[in-house]
Amino acid sequence: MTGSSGYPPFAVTVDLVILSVGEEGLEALVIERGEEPFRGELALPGGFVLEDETLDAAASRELAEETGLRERHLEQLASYGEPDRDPRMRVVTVAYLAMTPDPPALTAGTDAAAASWVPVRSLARKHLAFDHRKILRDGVDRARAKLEYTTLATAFCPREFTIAELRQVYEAIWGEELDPRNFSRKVLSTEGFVVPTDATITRGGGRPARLYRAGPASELSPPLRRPRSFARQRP
Amino acid sequence: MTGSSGYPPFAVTVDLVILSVGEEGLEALVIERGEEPFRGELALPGGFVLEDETLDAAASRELAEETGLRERHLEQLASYGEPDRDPRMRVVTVAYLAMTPDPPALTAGTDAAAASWVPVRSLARKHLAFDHRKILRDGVDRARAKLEYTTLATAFCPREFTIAELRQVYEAIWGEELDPRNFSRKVLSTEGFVVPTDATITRGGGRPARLYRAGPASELSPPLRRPRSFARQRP
DNA sequence: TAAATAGTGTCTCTAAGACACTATCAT
DNA sequence: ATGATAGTGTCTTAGAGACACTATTTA
Repeated sequence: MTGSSGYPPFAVTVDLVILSVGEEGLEALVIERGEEPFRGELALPGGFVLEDETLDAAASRELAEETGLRERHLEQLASYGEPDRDPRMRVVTVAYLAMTPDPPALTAGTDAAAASWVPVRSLARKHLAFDHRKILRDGVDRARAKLEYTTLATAFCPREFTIAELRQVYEAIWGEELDPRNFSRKVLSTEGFVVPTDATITRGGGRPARLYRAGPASELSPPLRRPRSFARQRP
Repeated sequence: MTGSSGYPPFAVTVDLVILSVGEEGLEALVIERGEEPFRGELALPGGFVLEDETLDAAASRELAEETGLRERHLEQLASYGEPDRDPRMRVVTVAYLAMTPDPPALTAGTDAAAASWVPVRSLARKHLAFDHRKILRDGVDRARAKLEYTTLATAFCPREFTIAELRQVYEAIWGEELDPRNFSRKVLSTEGFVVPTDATITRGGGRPARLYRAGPASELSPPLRRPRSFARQRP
């Protein structure tokens, strides 16, 4: 125990890594900060946890406030608490990871003067406020890993989607091309991954594709393994 | 922003799920609390994060303080911040997961009047202070999952170990028997999982077993899959 | 010797990867 | 018709599971 009140006081915030798959591949929602510190720089959306609020509730509230998104998937990512990560005071932030179908229109909130979707590829080279670059990278890594052994990819798809669209989610996040035929076979043979509807849709010429919805399964067993791009030794 | 100082003050603690594999299978280190609240109840070891301390450093310090353990593996697990999880004040705890070879002797610290290793099986039915039951369960779930796709199991083994000992780690944590011969083949054929030494050891009759050390690999690819105990339909 | 544990070889089966082939649309 | 996209079938191969068999110790 230290100090008069028995413990050092902290501020606790939540920060959100919100991902979507758009024209430019995997994109993240970032805001341009309207206040010091880091005014004018890009940052992840987030804010203080309120007095009587659960961490999950704070994340959910920030997600709604800053984007007005209908919530598809929101999970805790990790916590970050370097003593100097915020120049104003000692702050521990609990990062959350959210996914949403094709980048929706944004209802910018008070803090988020300029929220926008930015391709993750281009963010990788840019500077972000605080330690948000690392948080973003951790979020993307988590998403990449979870595609392998969960049905998470459906969270990036609208309510009804084709197998090709689901595959494009994998391809955008993994940055690898997948064989459409083998992918289709794998998805359809994994019970509960997707459930077929009666509808089909034509996206622009070619045989119409059947539409599916997300199924009840949450884990993929056996997993859908990401292609390991090794230079295989050929003796 | 709320309040005069602009944000609600929190206490931040770290709590540790410290696992080991002993006589009774998977065991966790718990302390009997010497103070209110929950005096006399079992709890996970932990404590406040200090003014100028990283979260990782706080976890590392608590691990050393409460157990004197040499650190084999320590990773952040998740954060817990229900408003009422501590009756004294608003506390967010960042839980960490640690593994150590066979339950070592304990150097009880100030707070840890009675630290002891308790089989996880028996803890599953007991009450723990705060929300530590959930934290423990999350830690065990994480460990179970990570055995599949990482070399984490070696963190439960002493510096030199036999394949049979490594297998017993898997069996204790998964609660499933594995075929010794297939397990051996899998481990030895996964490059970098273990590296052989020249030494062998006889554990009590039978052919001597070769001793290995943990190898440089950290991920298992392809994974060592946990047997799914499904009641397979036999038509 | 028997019993115990370590370790190898081999067969089978599942599932992934490669890719030919068929199906159904727009033009 | 042609080209594009959707979807099926088939061959090959990697790797998991089952388990016979060999190796080396203690009792």
